[in-house]
Amino acid sequence: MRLFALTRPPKVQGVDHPSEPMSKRKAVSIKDVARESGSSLTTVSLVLNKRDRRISDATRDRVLKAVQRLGYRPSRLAQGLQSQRTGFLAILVPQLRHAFADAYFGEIISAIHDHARTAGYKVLLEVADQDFIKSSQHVELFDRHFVDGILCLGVTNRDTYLGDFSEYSRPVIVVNNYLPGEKLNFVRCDYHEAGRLACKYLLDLGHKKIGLIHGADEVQTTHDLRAGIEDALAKAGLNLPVDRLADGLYTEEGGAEAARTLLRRDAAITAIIAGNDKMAIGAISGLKESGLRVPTDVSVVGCDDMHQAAFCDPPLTTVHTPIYEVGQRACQRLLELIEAKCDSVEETHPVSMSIRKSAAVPRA
Amino acid sequence: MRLFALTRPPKVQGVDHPSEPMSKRKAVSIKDVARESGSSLTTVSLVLNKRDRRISDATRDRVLKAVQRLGYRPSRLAQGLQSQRTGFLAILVPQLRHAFADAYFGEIISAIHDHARTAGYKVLLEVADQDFIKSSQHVELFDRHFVDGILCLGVTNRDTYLGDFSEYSRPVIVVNNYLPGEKLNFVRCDYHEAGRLACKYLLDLGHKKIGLIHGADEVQTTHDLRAGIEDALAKAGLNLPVDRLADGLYTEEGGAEAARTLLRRDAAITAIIAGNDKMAIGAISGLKESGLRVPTDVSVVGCDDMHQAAFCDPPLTTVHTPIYEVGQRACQRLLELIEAKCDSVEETHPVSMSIRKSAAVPRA
DNA sequence: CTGAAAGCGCTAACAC
DNA sequence: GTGTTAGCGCTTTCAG
Repeated sequence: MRLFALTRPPKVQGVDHPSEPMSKRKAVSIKDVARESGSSLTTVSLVLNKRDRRISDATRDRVLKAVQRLGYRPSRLAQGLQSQRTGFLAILVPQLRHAFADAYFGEIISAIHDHARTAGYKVLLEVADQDFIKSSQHVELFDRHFVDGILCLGVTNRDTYLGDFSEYSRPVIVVNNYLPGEKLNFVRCDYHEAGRLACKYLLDLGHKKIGLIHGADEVQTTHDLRAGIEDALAKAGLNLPVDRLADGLYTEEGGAEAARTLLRRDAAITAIIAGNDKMAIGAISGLKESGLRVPTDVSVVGCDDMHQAAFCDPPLTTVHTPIYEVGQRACQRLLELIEAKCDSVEETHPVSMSIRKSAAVPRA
Repeated sequence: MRLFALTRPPKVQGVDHPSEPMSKRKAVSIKDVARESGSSLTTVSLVLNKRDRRISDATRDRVLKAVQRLGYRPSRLAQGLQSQRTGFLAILVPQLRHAFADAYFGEIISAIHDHARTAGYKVLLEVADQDFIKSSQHVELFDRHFVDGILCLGVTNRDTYLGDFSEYSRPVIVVNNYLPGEKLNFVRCDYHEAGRLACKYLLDLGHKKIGLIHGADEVQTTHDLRAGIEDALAKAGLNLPVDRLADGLYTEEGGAEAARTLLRRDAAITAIIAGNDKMAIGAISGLKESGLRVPTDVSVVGCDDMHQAAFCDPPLTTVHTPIYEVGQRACQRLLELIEAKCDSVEETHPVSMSIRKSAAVPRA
């Protein structure tokens, strides 16, 4: 099967170097363009950077023609050396099983990549694991002129390495999280509001005993979500006792286990909020396995509104957190920091309910 | 909540620039080290690159101390300009919904990243969509000295842009696929053998009517897998009629739909092979929804052996394709190509059966 | 309107 | 053993 010829028509090959491989494109520099167009380096550079309209149309034309003919493209390396800018951004993701195969991180990475590209930046991937930090590779990113700015994903309040960046004049931004009390740039969703909305939705349906499957304690959003839930409960004269809390480990399996734990502790629970959709979906399957119906016996509300949420059974009622937008925006604001268009970023985006079928009025 | 102070203890601040931000680390160059250590640029460079043992121990010591004291790290930009190497690799992934959130690509990307890091290379992410190719950004990767080599994921025989690379002397490698008839470097799994193994396993169990849920036609592995299945069938005096083929679109939903289609066309089918685990898992859920039991009524065999395969219900019997190893190996071989340690790569890795619970003897 | 020349930070011949 | 110097490819004063 050969649908097309990938290789180009062979070029005429010089006979003087018969042992050479097929003529490969050799790097063409600004010098070649200058020679070819019969002008100087300066002129070529000036034309290309549209720096100056002092160049005569005739000259510009000659230069551009030469550029075209030679297929010249300026070396980013050389430009970077000059400008002290690389045009690269780094995305730091935490170490976890297949960090790059996670839907949550994947969506943010896509968002960042998409925005970076439209702005002419390239994106570098780094896993911020122990090794990486210990060998100071995170600060090397700046010191060795690898990147102009860094986006940190999946940040926890254990990530002390973030402090190292404060010595640098290049910007760093935390994506969809923040560290209270620290002056770090961030763009995030409002997880406090997410908790409040989810809880209020369930309260309005008539639920009184609500459990929470939460994420890791060292992640600030875990606390925000819980605080939002407690606020909503308090307003209704209720509270969230510790035996209605279970850690779902951010995974489906963990969510399933946590749901069973919650109902084992207190069979009167009629609704569960999960810190993310993965755990919510896990919870649903865990409840089903225990012979409980969702939402007839127990309502489940997630948080994320990931793609899968609409396709599970029952379709998941969840809090929509605009993470794609947050990712894009984080990238955009980082570029503003890089280009000195602003000097700090603290942005919190609103969330909303995505109402589907997994939550309903409580059983009688 | 403030578990630790991220910001460093404030430095003593000069009073002469009261409006300046806190003293930031300013770039330290090789010159500074030379001055600080009272030696020349060359000496510093020589010491750092361990190029020469001609340097006296005393001098080396002085230089290294200065490096330490100043926290000097060589600029990769300048080094690159000199060496014409950037130390970057690009990963080209196809455009698909959240390319970075796909478990298959995610695993390969992780593998590449992990190997690249141990070898001192950094990894750049690019989505090879229409825009990207049309604006020639793929060739810019080389022309503008962005990267030393490129790894292509999710390649199809429609990807004519691969031909553009043949003009360049920098290496490109196709990961877990290949284009027959083209001389492109590749590292891949043996999908022909995968098909053969899966089919033989089912034949040995006693199945005679076997359906195939396949992936996209423009992907070579689709053809290989099918050919492997047909080989195994032929050896048993059987064949694969077209009505036992259905496209599963590489998704769960597609797999579910395809499974139902196959059984609607021919209710006598007792086993289904799917081109990947996603479709296999979809097929299982599609069959279940149709009231069929897996494997009692219909056996299902996948291909990939992704993490999830062990955790679905029933646990998926599948062909284990060592994609993490393939990713690592592809990166490793690409580096060899870059470093001119070899000049072409064509590697096919063996696969094996991962036997779990989704396939059994056919119903009576 | 255009060109010569300095310099970005580094490496490597080549001299001393 | 160590320093001087040229040059990687580009941008940008500064002359003309």
